[in-house]
Amino acid sequence: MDIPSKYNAAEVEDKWYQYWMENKFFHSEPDEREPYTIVIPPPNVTGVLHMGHMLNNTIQDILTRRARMLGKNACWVPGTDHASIATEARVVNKLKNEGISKFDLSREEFLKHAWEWTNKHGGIILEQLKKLGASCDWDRTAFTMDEVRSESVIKTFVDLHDKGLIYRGIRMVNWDPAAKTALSDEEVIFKEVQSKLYYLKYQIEGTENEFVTIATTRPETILGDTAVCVNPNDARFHHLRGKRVLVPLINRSVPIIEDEYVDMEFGTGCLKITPAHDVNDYEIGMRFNLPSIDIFNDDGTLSEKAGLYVGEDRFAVRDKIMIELEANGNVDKVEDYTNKVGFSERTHVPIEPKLSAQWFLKMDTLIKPAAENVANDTIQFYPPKYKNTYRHWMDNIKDWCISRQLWWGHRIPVYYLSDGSFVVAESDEEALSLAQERTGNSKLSMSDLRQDEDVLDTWFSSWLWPISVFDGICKPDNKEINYYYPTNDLVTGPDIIFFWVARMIISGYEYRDQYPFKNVYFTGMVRDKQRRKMSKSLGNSPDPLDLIATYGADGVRVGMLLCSPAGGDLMFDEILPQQGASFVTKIWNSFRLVNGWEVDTNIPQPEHSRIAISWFHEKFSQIVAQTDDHFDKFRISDALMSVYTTVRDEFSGWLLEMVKPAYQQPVDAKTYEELIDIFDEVLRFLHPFMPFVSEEIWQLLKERRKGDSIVISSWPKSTGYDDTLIARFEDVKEVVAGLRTIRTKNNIPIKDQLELSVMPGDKGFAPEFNPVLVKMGNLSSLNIVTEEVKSAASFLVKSTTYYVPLSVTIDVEEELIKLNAELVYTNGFLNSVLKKLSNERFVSSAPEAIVAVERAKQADAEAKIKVLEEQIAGLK
RNA sequence: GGGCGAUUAGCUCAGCUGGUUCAGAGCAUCUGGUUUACACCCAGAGGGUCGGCGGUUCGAAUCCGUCAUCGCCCA
Repeated sequence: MDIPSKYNAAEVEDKWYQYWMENKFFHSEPDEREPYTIVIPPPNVTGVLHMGHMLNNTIQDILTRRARMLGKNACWVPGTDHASIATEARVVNKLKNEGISKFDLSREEFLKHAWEWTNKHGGIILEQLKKLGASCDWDRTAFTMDEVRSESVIKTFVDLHDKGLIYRGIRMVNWDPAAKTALSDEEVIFKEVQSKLYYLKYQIEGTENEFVTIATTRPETILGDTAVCVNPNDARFHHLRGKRVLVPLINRSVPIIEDEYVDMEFGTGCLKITPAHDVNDYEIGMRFNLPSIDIFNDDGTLSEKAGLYVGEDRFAVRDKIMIELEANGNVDKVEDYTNKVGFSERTHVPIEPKLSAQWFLKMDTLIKPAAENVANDTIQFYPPKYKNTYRHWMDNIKDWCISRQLWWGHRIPVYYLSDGSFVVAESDEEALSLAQERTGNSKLSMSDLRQDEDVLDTWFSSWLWPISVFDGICKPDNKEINYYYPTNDLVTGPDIIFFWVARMIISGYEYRDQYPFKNVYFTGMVRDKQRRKMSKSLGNSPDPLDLIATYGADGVRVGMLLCSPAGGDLMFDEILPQQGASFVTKIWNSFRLVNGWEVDTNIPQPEHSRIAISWFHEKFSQIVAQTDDHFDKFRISDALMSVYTTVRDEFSGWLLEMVKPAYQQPVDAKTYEELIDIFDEVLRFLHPFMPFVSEEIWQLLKERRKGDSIVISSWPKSTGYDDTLIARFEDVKEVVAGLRTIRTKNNIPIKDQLELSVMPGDKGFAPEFNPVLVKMGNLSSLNIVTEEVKSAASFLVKSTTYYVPLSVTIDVEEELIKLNAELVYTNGFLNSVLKKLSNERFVSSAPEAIVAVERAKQADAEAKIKVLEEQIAGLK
């Protein structure tokens, strides 16, 4: 068969992906087989593929492809989420560039733009995943805002509300002044910032010149102060009990209160209290019944209530107010200070703690089964350390703020009546009839109802994902949800353990009374060589599609995984996909070698080939068993490593070299056929990791039926293996290595034949492999001797001595040095063993097997010492 | 400040229930090799008091304590 000498990844990959799609190999329908299900962590609908996705989806694809080859009905469900804040921000930005303000548009008009944007940019990422080789069931592609998913979300909201778990409350929330929405605690990122600690003097009411000094990082918030607080144990302030102070500039009189919350050591020990703009102050405010003065507008500018700087930005005001305070004599000092400030995960602006009315989901009882079933390992985390993180979150659970002041998302199905009361319903019609019922007023019309303007947190739709992709919320007893749920594995990053993983587990138990997935595999973060996160602003992230174009999808997949332990970060470097691509070439060349052989049906199978093939069967069976074990433990990179070394070393390096016919000689038919079968098996072993090159060669290897594919072939099965045989062959490899060393040292070309004499010891000689040894060592003869061979280069394998007679004189000095060094080492080793064995307590308390091993070590060492001593004596 | 985790070769990491799979892998480095599938390759080599100190044990990279350094999460 004529095949190109260079493998063309791009061409091959496009060809086979198309073939797989045409033949619907990735599509799954419920049947009698065992299901294997993965749901994709839905990427943002308008996002593009980044390195994290590459790693994550490569792992999912490997798991899915292997499961499919194990005969399971594999179903990997793809999809995207609507990413409320991120998408809305991008649409707002786009409109802004066109000179349109979101606030000039109606909700409907805005949503039209948002859908346009989504339809235009949405799903690009899914197309990119195809380039990677992802074997998703594309017919099932879901979107968190499509019909089924939206219905599921609304239904869930109504259900939870009816169960009394959703409530409206005024709370201090994390306000994002750029997006003008509340955020959940999980969406706030705390960062250390260099700021200042301002010491401000508040005049004591009724005095001329008496002040207390407070320390604050946010002088602009003094306009909202409603108290000054000290620790009741702080004697420095006892004289101020019952007094009041005047807030600078506005001269508001506020009380001095005492609360143990105040840290006496920090600042001046005197704290200003701004209940509307600080969580802790808010709590103190509640205790002391203080008024809350909200001095900020939703966009972070100062409100009418501030009295000063109305309409100006909070940070501009910080500078301005300091100048004024200085002029007014209220500034004691300013110090440099490092503190942690919360930033919006999406818009990156500092969060403003703000009191507002939001919808909350009560979590305390809801989480119980979710907490228990991770604690008791019903659901397993890989690596398991994340169990602790999870438990800690569960133990400190707070109610979930699920409303967002946005338009892009699922609109909250709450309908207010004119009297301020509300009904919750899945549709306008239902809401109306409910409202009519409630009020007893059958004349009530839709125009009397006003639906809540806000939408739900995106995670409030993705937490249903494993259920809603099978329509299990709306149709809880449908065939698909019953078949595919619970799913098997979830592959995701630890950064969304609370956002998503925990909440899916919660909803799984609430709505299916069952876990959503059995295993959670947490991937690490992809970083650059210098351990920096990959980010757009640093520009240190390669474009995944460029990488695929350069190294091929197989190469990139292998490169990503070679060095990616579960949960451990991956330091990405372009040498990784390069190594992957080289590996692809290696396999390709192995195929070219075999493919190029001429087959002669008339020659018998040489003994060395027969032995080599039977050895490989054992070895391969062992490696498959080890690899299966790696998979069971989710050690995906270890699994890949065993595939990698097997193909490179055992298959290409040993097996092919052993059965390879002499130059321009044909191969016997038996060997060829057996080898093709082995190659077939090796390719199937490779396929989950490198789907494309394995398919290409698999198709070229044999005549295949139309519509056949390695995708639907079977994963190699370990059928047990002979440890002893494998170990004895390892000795043979060592002998071959010894011969190679002799050749190198003595400049003997490979094509020159060697004579080999063997003086067998107890171990280190496996005569059944002699034909292999003859071939691999290129020996002209192999004889067994009982005495040392003079003027020969020699080496030891265990207690067997191998001699290669040489015409050139060997360097006696050097040989003696080498032998003596080995003798010293072996004697030392023997001593340590003897020391152990002479220790009565060891012999009596260690398990018998361990003692036996030590005795075997002793015997081996003694045998080796004997041989060494003989050799040394012979040389002298 | 609270919690979790890590520290093993130059780098990235394995190392399970304490003992022959115990000091390992891949990469990197060094040496040698190219007419006979593959230099995107092959054959070899070097490199580590397993973070420090104590303890338990016949025996510790492994278990316990403690200190140091780093990372992550939460406040």
